[in-house]
Amino acid sequence: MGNRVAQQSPCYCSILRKAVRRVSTLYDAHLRPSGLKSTQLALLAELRRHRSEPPTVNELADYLVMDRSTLGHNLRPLLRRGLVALEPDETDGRTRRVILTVKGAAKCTDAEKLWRKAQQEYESIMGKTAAVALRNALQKLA
Amino acid sequence: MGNRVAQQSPCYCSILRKAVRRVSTLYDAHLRPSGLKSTQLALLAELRRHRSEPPTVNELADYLVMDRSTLGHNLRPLLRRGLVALEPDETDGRTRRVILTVKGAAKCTDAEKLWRKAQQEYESIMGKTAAVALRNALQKLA
DNA sequence: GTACATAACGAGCATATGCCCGTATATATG
DNA sequence: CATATATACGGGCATATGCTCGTTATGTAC
Repeated sequence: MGNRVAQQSPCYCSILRKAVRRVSTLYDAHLRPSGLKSTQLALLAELRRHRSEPPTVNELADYLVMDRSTLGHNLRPLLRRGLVALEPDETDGRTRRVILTVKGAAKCTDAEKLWRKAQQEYESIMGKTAAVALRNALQKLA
Repeated sequence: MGNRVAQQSPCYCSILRKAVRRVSTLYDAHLRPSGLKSTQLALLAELRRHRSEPPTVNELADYLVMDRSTLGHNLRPLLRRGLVALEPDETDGRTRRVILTVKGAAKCTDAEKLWRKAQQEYESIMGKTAAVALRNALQKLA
């Protein structure tokens, strides 16, 4: 039959990157009033999820499937704005623990209202069933 | 039952970003000997796909689901290395067409050998069926 | 033809991402 | 204790990503 429609790239990686560009733009547009990017909100939310025991830089990077140095870079703007803080570990002098400040927690709660709208728009585009199925597939990857 | 395992973030965007970080790292590691990043190979491959009629910056950005200014940035290193070139359009003085140079085409062919190994490793991790299914789902997004 | 709107870029800014290397601290080994 | 090894992290470099604004070139209305 020679289905010529499938002219697109078979590269798994490039498709994934295209998708993330599109979806990030959608989320970032919704989040704009909060002054947070999607990556930053994800970081703050991850910190809140572990607020009972603040993670080290290494641990947080693992949670976020992110390079350690990348996390270091991403923390800097949040440190400047006082949304997170670094405090030295009590026993290990090499280790720093990443803290979600009160201001950061408030910002996180704020931004979540906008995030919810982004989630809804995403679901309305993908369809809820397909959206959840895709998320599950990606979770295995990450 | 209160399945407490699903403690993970329900954010579609953050999962996508985690996945792209992981997969990009895999591909970039394979591509390293070529001196190309995954984004750069995708760009060159897209140009080769349209080599019969070189696209404008705008068109190429659309193909790649990429912001116009982002594409401009990404072109610069490739221009410096002589892998692509910009030539003015014949009729519209504002427009520049992006050309894949001979050197760029050769580099693209070279890098594709490495890319194939990355594809194989990805498939061996995901399983071929799941990999193709995921790719199809993402294609709808992009 | 002049003035206005439109379209295609480029420049500048900020963040995101990851590699490599260096430094500081901790731990194991003798 | 001294040395070697391992770990945690920061700094520097390069690319990736997208927004905003300004510039230039087209096209259109009058």
